[in-house]
Parts: sequence; C-alpha cells; structure tokens
Amino acid sequence: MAEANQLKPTESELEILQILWKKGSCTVRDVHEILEKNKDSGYTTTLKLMQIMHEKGLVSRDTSSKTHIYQALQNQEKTQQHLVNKMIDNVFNGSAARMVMQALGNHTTSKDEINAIKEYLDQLSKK
Amino acid sequence: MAEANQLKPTESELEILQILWKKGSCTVRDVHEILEKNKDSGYTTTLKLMQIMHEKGLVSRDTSSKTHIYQALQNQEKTQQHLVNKMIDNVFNGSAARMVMQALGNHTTSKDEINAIKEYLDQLSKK
DNA sequence: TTGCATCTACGAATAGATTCGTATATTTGA
DNA sequence: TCAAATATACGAATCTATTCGTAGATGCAA
Repeated sequence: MAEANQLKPTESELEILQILWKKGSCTVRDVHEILEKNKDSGYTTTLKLMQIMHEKGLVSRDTSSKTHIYQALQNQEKTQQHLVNKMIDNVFNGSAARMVMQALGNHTTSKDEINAIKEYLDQLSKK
Repeated sequence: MAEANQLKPTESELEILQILWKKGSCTVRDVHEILEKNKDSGYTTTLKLMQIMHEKGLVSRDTSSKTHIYQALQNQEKTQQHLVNKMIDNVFNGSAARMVMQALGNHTTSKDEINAIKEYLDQLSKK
C-alpha cells in the first residue's frame, strides 16, 4: 500500500526522480542546478521537495556529512510501467495500440527507433 | 493560449471528458451514473466539476430545458497527443521507443493489436 | 579568529483541485 | 393540487502541491 502511493509521484517529484535515476547520487544543489535550467524556483524549494520525498520514502539520504546525499529508492521501470498503464486506461480507453500509434505518429521518431520497435514486436509475437 | 491550458485537463476533468467523448451528449446525471461505478462522490460534486469545465471552455452546454445537456468542446485526439508527448518527455526522457516497449511489454496486448501496430510501422517507414 | 557562503529545518503563504451542504426552482405523479 | 424527486447555483471546507522566507548550524578562507 505504501508502495502504491509512491508509484504516482507528483510532477515535481518526477522531475527530481528523473535526475536521480540518471545521476545516481546527488546533493540538493546538484539537483537544483539541473532543475534551474528548465524552471526558475528557489533553492529552498528544491530542498523542501526532496525532504518531502524522503518523508514519503521516495528517496534515501545519507546525512553523515553536513551536505546530505540523496538517492532514488523508487524503481524507475516500475514507476514508468505504472504511469504508462494508467495513461492507457485513463486517456486511451485501455487500448495500448491506440496510444502507441498516437505516440509514434507525431513525436518525430527516427528510423532506428522504428526498427528497434519492429524487432521488439517480432520477439513479442513469437511467444 | 486558452487552448493550451485546456489541453491539460485535471484528472477528474479527464474522466468526464472520456465519457463525453464516448457518449457525445450527456446530462450531469448521465455522467454521474457512469462515474459512480468507479468512485463514490456525490452528485453535486459531478455537477460542480462540469460547471467548472464549462467556465473553462472545456465543454459546451445547452440550457434550453431545465436539465442541461453537455458536450465536449475539447478535441480528443489533440488532448491525447498532448498528454502522450508530455509523458514521453517527462517519464521516458524523450524516447518514444522506450515508452512504446514499456507499454507493450506488460499491458497484455493481443496479437491483433500487435499486428495493427506492425502495419502502422511499415507505413511509417515508407515515408 | 571572524565573517561570508552554504547547508538544513521548518513554518507558513499561495494556488488549485475536489468535495459537499444548502438554498432555490422546476417537474411530476398520486 | 401538492408533496416528493430532481435540477441548478453557489459558497465554503478540505486537501494537496508548490513556493519561499527566515532562523540556526556548519565549514571555509583571509
């Protein structure tokens, strides 16, 4: 039950999780400097968000030195899975295919990507 | 600018839009009876939500008779497009392919659906 | 050592979404 | 006809997310 909540992070939390998933371990300042590129909120805002995420159990933190170090506790793939399934249900009436087509249709996709998907589908059919 | 906001309906608004997109025209009661199956909130809650959606321009309403009749003004495909693109960016770091694979991997997809997607990809490659 | 920069903690303001209670008007059926 | 059912309107409570200011602690450099 605790986990179920965490699978649906807020938008701000997701932005931070993205960074932690990519970087591994980060200080608040690390995260904040990356966030600043796309939005302009203060340092203490980022700090507060990460503190809340820690309370919720979304991240772990190492407080052994003055500057705390954070890591994502939430599993990236599980979170992605949960969010994508939710979107299929809520936005595409349960049809994964429709979502996929919508996604590939507009969001300019390279040929390499398309081929990768084709291969993936072939493997999927074999089962 | 007005439209840009509407492309991102809240979760409750999206639930209602889904119903309106499917049914076409609905009264508040129509919508509420469908919503009730999956959640338990009062009738006046649904009413209020739909009134707010009308204020925002998400729906039109015909008030010629006592019981008002609502219709979606928001375009379904545009909304889907917007939401799916947003998810690709926010959750999958901009990789449509990764999202597609994640979507098809778990969300049990029928062979028919997979074949439909394959055909779609073939057409896409030809361009 | 002392002052400046940097860090955490925390309370509180703000904004938006959601929910419901109540008042009031209209319809309808016994 | 008139009482019950059903509609809308609307204010307000509640909840959550986001934001920031300020206070106090710590580290560092001149």
